[in-house]
Amino acid sequence: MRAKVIENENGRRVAVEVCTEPCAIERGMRIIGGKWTGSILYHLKDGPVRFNDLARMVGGASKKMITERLRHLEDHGMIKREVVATSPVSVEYEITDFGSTAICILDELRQWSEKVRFQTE
Amino acid sequence: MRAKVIENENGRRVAVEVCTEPCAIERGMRIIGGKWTGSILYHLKDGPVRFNDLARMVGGASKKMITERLRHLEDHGMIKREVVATSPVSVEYEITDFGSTAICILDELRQWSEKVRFQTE
DNA sequence: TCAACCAGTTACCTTTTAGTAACCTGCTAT
DNA sequence: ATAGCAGGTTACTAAAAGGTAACTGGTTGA
Repeated sequence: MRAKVIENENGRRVAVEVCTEPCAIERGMRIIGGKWTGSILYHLKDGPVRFNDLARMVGGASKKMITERLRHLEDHGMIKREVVATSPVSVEYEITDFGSTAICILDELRQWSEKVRFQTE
Repeated sequence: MRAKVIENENGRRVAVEVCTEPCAIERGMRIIGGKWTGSILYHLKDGPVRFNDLARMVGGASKKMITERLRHLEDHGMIKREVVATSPVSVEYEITDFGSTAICILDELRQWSEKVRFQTE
């Protein structure tokens, strides 16, 4: 991520220390940047939440989206799914230690967004 | 963003202080979370960069993508475009003060991604 | 018995995204 | 003259995303 462009001995402009295909920021965005992904993860920060409750909390996202994003977050080890033996059975999603390491990023993003909205509306 | 689910007087589960459609995190992601967007913005943090140089620096993104994302960032007031009277003319993209307020988020994301890669590879 | 809740799944369809490759005008150095 | 650079644009295509609505199968309370 310290990419820069210099001229070589032939006077041609070439990039050095270029971003290797998806760079760090791009890779990070592909983990927590998908539609609803960050929002869902953020809603788990204070403790386990059940599937339908999550769907109720994240306005605008369909159950299908919620399911997809939860699987994605699970695949990346950021949350864990646990079936609770209530009846009818309920399913709780809980953030993992690793997942928690992303919360500070999301929290900064949230603060920034709220400030932006305040400035522009 | 303090959404929670409670039971009402009829024993029904309802969400209170629900996320209004795209919540803060979702809105933020739609500004800086698009493919290549964060990466491009981040590459402007140390000073103005010319179009083709940017294309050289951000590996994997086509010129079309670069153009689109630059327009998007410009529309959101995060960068400004300036034509420099060299010959042939060059075009420089420079981060604005507002754009700079997002850099810390991207920098945290970058650090996080690099740590993740270190842990998992 | 009926409706509602649980946690999803499925089918279907439309829209969006993203990539390639060619092309453009104007300029300059060989 | 012709090849290269600058900063893009255009057309075409393939793939992915994302939304709706219906449906599942088991459970439970009225």
